[in-house]
Parts: sequence; C-alpha cells; structure tokens
Amino acid sequence: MDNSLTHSKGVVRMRLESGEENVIRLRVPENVTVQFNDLIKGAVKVDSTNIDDQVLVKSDGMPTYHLANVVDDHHMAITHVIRGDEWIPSTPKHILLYQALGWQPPVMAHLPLILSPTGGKLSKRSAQRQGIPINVRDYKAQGFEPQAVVNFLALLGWNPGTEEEVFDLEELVSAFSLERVGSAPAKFDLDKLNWFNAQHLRRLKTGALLERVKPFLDEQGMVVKDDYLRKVCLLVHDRLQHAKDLATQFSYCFVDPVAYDPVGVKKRWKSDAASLVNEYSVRLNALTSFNEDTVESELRDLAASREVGAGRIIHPVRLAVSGTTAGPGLFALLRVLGQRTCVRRLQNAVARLG
RNA sequence: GCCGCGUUCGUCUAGGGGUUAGGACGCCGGCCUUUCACGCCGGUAACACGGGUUCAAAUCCCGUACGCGGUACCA
Repeated sequence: MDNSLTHSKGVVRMRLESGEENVIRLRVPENVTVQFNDLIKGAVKVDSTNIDDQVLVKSDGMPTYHLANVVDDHHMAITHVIRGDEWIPSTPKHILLYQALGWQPPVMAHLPLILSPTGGKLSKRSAQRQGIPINVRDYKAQGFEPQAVVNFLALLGWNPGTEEEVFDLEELVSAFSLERVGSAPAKFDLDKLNWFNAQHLRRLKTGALLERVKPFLDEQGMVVKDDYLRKVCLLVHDRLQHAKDLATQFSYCFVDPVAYDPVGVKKRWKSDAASLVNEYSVRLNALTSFNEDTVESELRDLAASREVGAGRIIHPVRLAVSGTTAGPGLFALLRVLGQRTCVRRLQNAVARLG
C-alpha cells in the first residue's frame, strides 16, 4: 500500500508539493455490508471487504465513471437507474458514494442480459457469426420492422402476464412494467424475431407497406409505378416475412423470370405442356376483358376441350409466368401481371422449355 | 481464484406449497387449396441434481453442478 493513509502527514505533503502524480480514491469502510434493493433482483448484499478503494479522480484530474455517474445522476435528479446486469458489481460502489456524499441513491433496476444463441453474451462478433444483426442500421438494411424488433426485445425478460405477445409501441408502453421483468438472462432467437416481423408486417396498411418495400426495389434497380406496386402488395402481403422479400422472392412481379426452377420443370412441365401453354396464351391474347374470372374460365375451358385436368395447365403456366412453383393464386397473379406480360411470358417459356 | 447474478419444453416464457405444469417460436401431422405461404386444428417436448422443511415441493431452505457477469487511473 502506498497511499496517504500509510505515510505521515509530512511525507504526504512533501510528495504532493514535489508535484508527484496521484489519484483520489474512495475510502471504502471496512467490514460493513453494502446493500441495495434492486427492483428486479431484490436485495443484493455485498461485503465491503470485497470492494476495492475505487479511484474517483484519475491522475490527470479527470473523474472516473463511478464518480461522474453518481454526481451526474444526482444533479439531474435521476429517480431510476435501469441498466444491464453487468453493472450489478459496481452498484455497491455507487451506493457507498451516495452515502459518502450524503445523497439519496436512486432506485436501481438491473435488466437480465441478452445472450448469444450459443450462450455467452451477445457480442458483435458472436452475433455476426450467427447472422444476427447487431446495429440498428443492419436491422433496417435487412428490412426488419422497427416495432417488431422492439416487440421481440421487450419480450426477452419481460412478459405481460397475459398470453398476448404481439404489441405495437403504444401497447407496449401501456403494458410494460418493471415488476414483470424476470431476472434470468435470455438467448437471442432469430426465428422468433422473424416471426414477430411477419406479424408486424401483416398489421401494416397497404400504403405503409408500399413505403417499406420501395427502398428494396430501388436497391435492385426496379422502377415500379405506385398503382401497380399497390396491386402487387395487396396480392402478396400475407406472404412476406421481411420487407425486402418483395424485391427478391417476388421479383417476378416486376421483371420476367430469367430462369425456371429445374425441379419444378421436371415435375410440372410434361410433354403436353408447351402445346397447352401455347394455346392458353393464344386464348389470353384474344381476351377483350382481362380479369380473374375471364382468365380462369379460359383455362378451365381449355382443359375441358383438351380433356386434361386444370392442374395440367395451371402448373406449367405458373412456372412460365413466375419461374417458380410457389406463389399466390394463379388467376390473381395473372390479373396483376396483365395481359401483355402474361402472353409474352407464356410464349417465352414455350420457346425456351419446348 | 474471489465476489455477484441466474437455472421450467431446443428457444422465449406463465405458474411460485395440492395444476392433466399453460402459452408462443421452431419442428412434425392434418384441414383449406391449382402450388407455396397465410389461417385453422392436432402432436412433440420442460420443473438441473442432492439433501432438508411439510400431510403435500416445480414452488420454501441449504448444498452441489452448470451458465453468465464482475473483479482497471474502461464504461
């Protein structure tokens, strides 16, 4: 020990006057129990022998966090300190400081930590390795709904006491209380976040969805008129999990398919496909009123006259028009794509798939 | 090492002396359907372990194990 307590006053004064560097520490009382009542953890007790004499003012004259924090909070009249679990060990130091300064400590609440899915705290590095966005910017870039992220995070450690779990911000604000925050750490679950995202996306009105989705279309260099985009949104709204899905998974709503899913081709493009699709395209082209009903009755009519099941035409047409085997109801899709586009794509597929 | 905080399905959690231990995500099956989603219905799966206390313990107490955090003139 080399401090002012271990030397005579004379020596201390001499060393001070000689300009020797020094720090100012908190003199932690010996053998007392420092206790505080945490709103989340309950009573936390620490023996003062486990607390070092904390540096309060560094040798360069700057206060340490511990001092600054306490002084700041007091002067700002802070009533509640709500922070992560990792601060629990320094809280007794702060309590001691409040006592030393003769101030009333604020209410303390220590939130459980968010852990990586593999355990351990969710650091930037561990998160990235597991495909978990870490910066708010990354959540935006990946098309996460702000409300979904907040909702998901809020339910990590807190629960409303009911079985409700999808909350928008306002609902959350009125439902939340520190009393219902648990004290065990929680692992980040990307699957569940994705689910929350889909829930929140579905709650969006079409107009709002439009705005969410546009940046991702821009990113892909897709220029789309609002009224067409609106129709597409109406068509696929329930099938989106992330805002960017429209520009990726449903890109065929905006550009002709560049390839046809090989598995789908094998399964659905039978020997009579080209002939059926070709004939359907001729019929569509001749339509004077192009809507869901007319494209459907043309198709069923064709199926009947060729004596095949409707599926024998529906599946190849879907493949021709979207390049995939999955998607919205075919007739609604055709209606949205429009007559010219449908005819063109059907012809292309006949030419390319034979 | 020492100090602290934790431990209910794989994950998020409800429940806190007597419950068929509830819900959600995921997964599996079914229904719907031209496909895939959505939706709906059903299934899978948990009280870390050992001692107490008690008529009765997932629930209260102690210990162990395990996990996490903190141990700076960082925040």
